[in-house]
Amino acid sequence: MDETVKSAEAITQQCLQHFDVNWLINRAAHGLREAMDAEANAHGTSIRGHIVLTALVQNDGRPYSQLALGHALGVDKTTMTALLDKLERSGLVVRTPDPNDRRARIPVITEAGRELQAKLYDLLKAVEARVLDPLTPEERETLRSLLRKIIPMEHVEGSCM
Amino acid sequence: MDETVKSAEAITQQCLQHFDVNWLINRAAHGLREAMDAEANAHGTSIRGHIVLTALVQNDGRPYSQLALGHALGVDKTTMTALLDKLERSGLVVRTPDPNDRRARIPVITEAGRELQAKLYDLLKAVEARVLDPLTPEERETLRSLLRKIIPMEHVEGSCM
DNA sequence: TATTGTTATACTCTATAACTATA
DNA sequence: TATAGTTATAGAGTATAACAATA
Repeated sequence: MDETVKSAEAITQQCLQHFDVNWLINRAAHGLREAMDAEANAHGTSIRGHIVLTALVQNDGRPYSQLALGHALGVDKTTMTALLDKLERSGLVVRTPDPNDRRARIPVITEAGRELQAKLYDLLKAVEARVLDPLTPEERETLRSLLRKIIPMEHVEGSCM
Repeated sequence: MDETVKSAEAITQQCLQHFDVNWLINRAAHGLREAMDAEANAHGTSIRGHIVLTALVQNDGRPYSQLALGHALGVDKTTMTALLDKLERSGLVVRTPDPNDRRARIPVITEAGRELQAKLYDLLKAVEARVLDPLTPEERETLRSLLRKIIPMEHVEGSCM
């Protein structure tokens, strides 16, 4: 039991007391996000990659240009380019030319991408369930409800990444 | 009402439904952190700067070396160097030599640092209160309690930044 | 002229390794 | 030989500006 360790705990306690909601919520958010990202990394992609794949799956019938997809997910077009570069290198997505506009390219999910999305979807749900395991179903619903109340409404249409 | 905007909302809804806790908690965490950081930025520092100042104020009697301070706050020594560089440039902290170890330096908060810490402490509490305004006092306590339950315990002694 | 997508550039954060001066 | 602190460097993430092809 050296002094430094005791003080480290003391400072953590202070963080916890003084700005506790900020500290707690960022800790919890970081923990959940890291756990899910680790699962995605283990399968060769990331949470952000999975979000893009999910958007492509769910909008299968209506093809998105890169710009529209970026706008829908709330990210810059240069960020979208970087995300799609990775997904394309992994063979999860291919960029196809837009027949109506030769400037534009339509990202299309591949069969491999579709399979990974489905598998990862279940795995990420399981990670979320594991992290939330200490809460009862009622408590989880309460948490969701409380969080919704404090999310600034003007941002809800913005980024989901 | 163009198609793209409708789809953006649809995708946000999907994020909200499918991984809602991850999405909600990271949204809420980001919102709170950004609001507090904006306040700190407006006064020439950051949340992380304020945390360092707060640690220095609260451990006034027991001087920390940079390494011990970094350990206590859960950050790397190189990160600590960068944080202290900014605080020292702003005149909020001075590095003094450790009389017992000429390799070590003791960061000491200045009078200006002390004043800023106190002012910012109140301002950040006000920001937190403003963000949490939609919640009743009971709901805030419930939120704290639920968040504590899902924070991985092995990390609680770690970083508070 | 304006727009899609890419590239180049820059800025922040973060972490590792190399270095110095002590111990 | 090990440790405190700095610096150099490199990697991710993010944003702006310049550019090529097309509208």
